Amino acid sequence: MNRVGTQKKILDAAEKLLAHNGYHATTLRAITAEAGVNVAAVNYHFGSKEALLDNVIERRIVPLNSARMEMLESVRADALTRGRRPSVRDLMHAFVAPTISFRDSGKGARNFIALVGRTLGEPPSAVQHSFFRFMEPFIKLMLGSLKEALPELSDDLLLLRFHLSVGMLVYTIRMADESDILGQTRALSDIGNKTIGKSKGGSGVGSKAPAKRPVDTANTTEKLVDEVVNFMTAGMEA
Amino acid sequence: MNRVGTQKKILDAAEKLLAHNGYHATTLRAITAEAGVNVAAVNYHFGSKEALLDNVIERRIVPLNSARMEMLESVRADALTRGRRPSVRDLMHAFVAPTISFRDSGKGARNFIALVGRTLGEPPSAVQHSFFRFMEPFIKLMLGSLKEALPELSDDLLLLRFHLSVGMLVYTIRMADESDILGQTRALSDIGNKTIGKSKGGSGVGSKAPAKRPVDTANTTEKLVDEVVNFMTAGMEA
DNA sequence: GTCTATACAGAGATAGAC
DNA sequence: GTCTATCTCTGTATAGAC
Repeated sequence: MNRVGTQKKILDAAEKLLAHNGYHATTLRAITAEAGVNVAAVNYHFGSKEALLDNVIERRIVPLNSARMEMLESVRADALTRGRRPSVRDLMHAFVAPTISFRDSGKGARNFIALVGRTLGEPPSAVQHSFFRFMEPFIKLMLGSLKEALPELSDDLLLLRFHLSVGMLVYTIRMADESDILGQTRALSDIGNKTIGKSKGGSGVGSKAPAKRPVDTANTTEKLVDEVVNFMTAGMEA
Repeated sequence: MNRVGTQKKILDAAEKLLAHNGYHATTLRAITAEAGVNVAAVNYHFGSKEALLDNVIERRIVPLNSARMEMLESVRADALTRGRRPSVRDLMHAFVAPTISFRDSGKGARNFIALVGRTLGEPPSAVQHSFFRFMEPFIKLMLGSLKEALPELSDDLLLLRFHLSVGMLVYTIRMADESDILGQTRALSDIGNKTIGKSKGGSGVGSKAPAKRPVDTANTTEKLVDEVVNFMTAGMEA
């Protein structure tokens, strides 16, 4: 077996299992069994379980960040040719759209996004460091652009609001998770707003409760992006 | 040792260690050593490590939820006496203020909030279930009130925006964490906006970079609450 | 070089002595 | 109620087969 082949098998298996169960709940033995390799292969090829996680993330985050960076630079270039500064809305869109589009671009990507949503809130925190190391150029350019678009905001306030936006986006992509928090509050809201049902469905049969419908996939990817961008833009400009 | 005394010692030790290291990185042996009891005491008194986590959370979440519920009902009552509906701002304030105030109300509380911020994104997901079970009455009343305040919004959109707000708040309270993500982007922003420094500090000496200042504690608790509420309100009403 | 088999320390859990 | 002994399973390290 050649080197890259084995590594890819391990990475794929790890991405899948880590996304579903989180870091600590996923054992190396489960990963290596799924990949069809020996237990020691992980330590041989990657050095440690944590280094494996790092490699899983790196493999996807690089192209994702390229997409974000491209869109941000495109927004800036477009504004420049019109002799204007990019709008807050366009900037936030360059942040949100590539992320959510990437999430919805395939099963491996969706696994990966779920993994990121989990891992970011979970030790080992070294992952967070490497994660933000990859994002550094984008965040720098983003904050600089936002500062131009919102010159009246103090540095502290701009940074706080940007972080609130990051929190929103992290939470949004976590909606992809099957063990998600959304389903539970959806059930709650269906109970809480029991009077609304009548005006919605129209007359006649088939007015059953659409119980299992997840919040985000109820709309298309584009509509979700638009709604998140709407919220962020309003908050940034508040 | 009497029963409750031992349990309280274990709960205190667990809260402290879990908040700092997360669930899986904290061993029962470390907890029982800190509490000064035997390793088996946890399994005897609580049944399992996960059940211990559940008890740690329950002990704090009940009074916190009472505070939130009280403020929400107070807001609704106040509006009622004036013959009006509660504003979106007042509703979001009843959500945010007790949470952040509680976080800043003492060391144990701060530990707990850091713990919640960690645990919510981390398996075992059973914790999430019990967490939302406690929050259910509040969320139901909150969503109902928001629906009254924003009747033009569809159910889906209202729920999505409320979830984005929850994501923001979760992220906000995680700023309490010493291993937080904010410090890193603060450093980035200090680099990115290097031109601003001049207009800020004034002339002469002492214009060193205020490197270690965390984002949230730069302002008072009240200011942080106000800023988060501002952002949420703008987003909800977008 | 690539991989397997295996040993090892430390984890959570549990049964039973006290 | 408390503690000791012990069980299984984890991540990791290493020796050696191919």
